[in-house]
Amino acid sequence: MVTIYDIAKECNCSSATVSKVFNNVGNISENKRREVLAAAQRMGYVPNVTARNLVKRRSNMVGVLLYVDESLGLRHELFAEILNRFRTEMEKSGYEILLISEKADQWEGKLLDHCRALRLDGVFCLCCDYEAAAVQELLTSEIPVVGFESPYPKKPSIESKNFEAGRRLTEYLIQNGHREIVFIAGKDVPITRDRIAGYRAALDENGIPFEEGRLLHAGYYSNDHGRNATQMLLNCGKSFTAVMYPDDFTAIAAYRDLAAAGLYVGKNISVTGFDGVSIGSMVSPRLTTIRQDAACIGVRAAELLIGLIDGSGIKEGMERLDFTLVPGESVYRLD
Amino acid sequence: MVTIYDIAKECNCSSATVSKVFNNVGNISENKRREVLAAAQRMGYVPNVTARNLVKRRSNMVGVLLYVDESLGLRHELFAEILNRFRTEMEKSGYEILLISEKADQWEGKLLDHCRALRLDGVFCLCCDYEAAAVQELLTSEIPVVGFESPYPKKPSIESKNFEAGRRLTEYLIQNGHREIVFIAGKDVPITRDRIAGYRAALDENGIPFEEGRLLHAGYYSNDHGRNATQMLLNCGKSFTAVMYPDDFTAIAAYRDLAAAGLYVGKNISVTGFDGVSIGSMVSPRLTTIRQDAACIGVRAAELLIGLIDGSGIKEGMERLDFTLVPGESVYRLD
DNA sequence: CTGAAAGCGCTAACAG
DNA sequence: CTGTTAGCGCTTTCAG
Repeated sequence: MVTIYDIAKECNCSSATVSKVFNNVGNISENKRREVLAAAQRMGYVPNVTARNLVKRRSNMVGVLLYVDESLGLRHELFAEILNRFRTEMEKSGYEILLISEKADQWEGKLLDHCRALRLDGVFCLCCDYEAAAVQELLTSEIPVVGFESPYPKKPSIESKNFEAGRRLTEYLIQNGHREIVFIAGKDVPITRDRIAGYRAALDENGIPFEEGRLLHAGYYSNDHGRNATQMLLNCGKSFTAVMYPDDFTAIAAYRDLAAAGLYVGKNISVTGFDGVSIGSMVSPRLTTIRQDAACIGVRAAELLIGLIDGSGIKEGMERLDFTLVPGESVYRLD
Repeated sequence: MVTIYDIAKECNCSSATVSKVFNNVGNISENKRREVLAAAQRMGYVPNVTARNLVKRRSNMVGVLLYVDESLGLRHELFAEILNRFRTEMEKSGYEILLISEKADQWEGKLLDHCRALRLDGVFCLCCDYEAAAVQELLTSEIPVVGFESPYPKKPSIESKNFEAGRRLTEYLIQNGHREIVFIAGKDVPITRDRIAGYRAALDENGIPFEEGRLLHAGYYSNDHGRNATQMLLNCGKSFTAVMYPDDFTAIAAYRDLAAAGLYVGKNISVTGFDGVSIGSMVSPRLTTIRQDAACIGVRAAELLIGLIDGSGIKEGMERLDFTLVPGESVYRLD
């Protein structure tokens, strides 16, 4: 591998001069500049970022924390898309993206040290278990971190306006004549509570009494394709004409199970999802859902992280992003 | 940041001794060993991998080349899953995973230099345009590379047994009484040609004449949700009772469009997909498809790459992996 | 405008 | 068993 010393020798100058040329610093005569650049080109010089990073004491690399899971993490289009936008945004600022697995048990408090050892400039907690000790250690460390749907308020984080989303979706159902609305909520995390609060607010605002029995609890993106969720629904002992599922996949999977019980989505049962994954508009009936703005989330996460790294941005606080209600055919008008 | 020198001072020994302790090399007395470890612990020492990498002349990092695309890349469950398995496998051997975007136009021949500058130990071309000059440059370079569905024979690569898959799927339709089978093939790349060859072989073997008009060409995972593919189908001027779509998403999206034309999947039209994404078994009718073994692909890619890096593995050649025919309800029996 | 020199933090012979 | 020494390749004062 050719180094700046090789080039220096070739150009009868010092390595310092060569270095300056590549970094556009100091005053280098246009002649020397050209000469060095030409030599570098000719000799096939490739800078060694490792060496540069060592002296600069930074890696120009940010980590993205992601579950290793059968049904979650990258496999979910929402996260994949957020990551997509995040990385293109980070790349614009010259950062590399390193994948970090959250293998909760294996880290044993080593997650933070791992990030430190790599001298990561920052970390984006995209999809992780915020309850895990290793993750909390990271969140409370000196490392710049931004989170998605993070419950930790001392670092910048992003999420959709889940309260409003829950309310908007419920309202939409009510506007379509539904009053017996079951909400199958996801895992009990802050965003879920927000959505539930929104659901209740909408009921309240429309004079519909909240029934404990119509609020069910399931997981998100359950491995059983939401079968349990639907099972719970059918056994809930309450009448209902509409069901809000915790996420699109669970909702779509429910089409089948509901039909098996004589409930035909969009005909005699209304169903909604959450997230707005692309498959929702491909299936029949098209799924009515809340589309989270993945692009915006990814970009904003990048902006926040960069701001945090260079100290120019906000230091903490939650930022709630807008969403879109996507009307589909899975909600029928009940008159 | 505390360095090995700080620890050395604390323990009245040299940095070399400390280094040896952390690397488990040389002969260090158990006493010194414990002392160093204790001091490191107490002082909060975290090794600097950058420095280590500089002297070791390697990064312990491999890149994963991925499109930045609306509908492809990470957003596709198959690739996401392959990446998932790949990274867990690579992590077992201590490698970090770096995401590399294939922004074809932007690299302008800089992809290879980018990898070199980062001193990547290897690259996995998971989802990229093998026609792109930048990618070809990488494939023909000195950098260890393994590809997925790569056409380049001089580096190890993996793909499913596409010829057999195409044949098997066609056979399955024939076994179900279909003889007028349209194959909407994906983008014209080697694996597509293999599938087509398999399709033709199955027809041949069953005495069914191949009709040019029943072989259509579309893209994979088209952005229009496969609308064009189905449009082509309806306009192909040939009779048909079964359609093989290029991938699951396109197939699932077709359910709607076919129904709009009076063709009800699993009733009076048979449809198949390709890949075996999870949504295929959630929709109704369940999609009959070829499931690619994503787990195996990811793991094998990791093994091949590691073997290539440390010189212990094969240097080139294609490896074709087994697949599974997943019978669904989207194929009806034609008697 | 250019260069000498001192590191960044760690590893790897080679002596002792 | 431990330490000395010489780098890895690059950046960055500080003189000149």
